Amino acid sequence: MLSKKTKYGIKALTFLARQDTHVPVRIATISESENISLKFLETILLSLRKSGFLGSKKGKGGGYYLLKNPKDIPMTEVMRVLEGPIAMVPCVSLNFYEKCQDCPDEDICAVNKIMLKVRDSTLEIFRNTTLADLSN
Amino acid sequence: MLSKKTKYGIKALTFLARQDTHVPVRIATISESENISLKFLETILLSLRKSGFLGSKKGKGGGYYLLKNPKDIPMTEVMRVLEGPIAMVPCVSLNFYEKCQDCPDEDICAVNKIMLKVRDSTLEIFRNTTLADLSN
DNA sequence: TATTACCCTATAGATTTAGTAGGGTAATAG
DNA sequence: CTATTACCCTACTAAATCTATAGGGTAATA
Repeated sequence: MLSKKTKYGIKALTFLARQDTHVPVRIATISESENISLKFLETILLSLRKSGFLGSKKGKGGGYYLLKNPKDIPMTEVMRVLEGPIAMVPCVSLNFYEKCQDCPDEDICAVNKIMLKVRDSTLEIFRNTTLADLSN
Repeated sequence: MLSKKTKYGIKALTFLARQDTHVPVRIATISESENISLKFLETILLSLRKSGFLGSKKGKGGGYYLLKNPKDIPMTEVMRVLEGPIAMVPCVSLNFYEKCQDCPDEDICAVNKIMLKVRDSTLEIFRNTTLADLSN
């Protein structure tokens, strides 16, 4: 299951993608439009800024804005920052790989086998979908 | 992320799929072979029996066994019983559908849009993979 | 009749999730 | 200069979920 953090994060990003670039949008504006708790959204946008997706401006007329063109932001990047691994098990994760404690040989593991397929197909979708695709 | 319950459940099912049908296998045997806590596995196998995948036999020479031919058990069924919804958000789930509280219109929701694609591709893999495919 | 091995309920520690609380600080408008 | 705006940051917490463990009960078999 997708966490609310990721869900809200994607919603906020697409909201920003629909605005003119570099025009700051207040957290409160996004919060109200998308029905997201203001304080929770605050921490989400903060993490998106720290990971390089967003810029921010303080004071009156301030807010958050996208740093890149939406069509240059693939969903793989968004998902990895917000949700973490795309794979359903760590042993098939590209960016968050971890060996299973119980499994002596990944090559003959049934779970590994099928989850690798799932990861590949999911990854292909996220790779070929950008923020621009979602904001239309 | 896949729960350990699902992971262990799949491992146990594939283990049973490799045996001759209707030959009971002790929980302890599976537990030792697959490095799964015996007590935890017990509850998992119990739920698999209750959902119609497994039969069981008590007493000496007893254990669990598959009720159907592995090639007639698609992974969609296994996943839904063990893990629950296949979709990453309830609003795109076929069997566990739920409307989002925050989202006024699913048709224009960015999250809904992309997660629908992910669900479709994941579903296709699970539909076309049976327990027999995993146990080879 | 002793043993085996599944059956069942309850509980509990650890972790993650989904926020909330409460103030701090930089920037801007006037 | 100063009041206001709106982001910045840390810490905390209630609730849910996960991952088991505990402790026996019962049916079947040899």
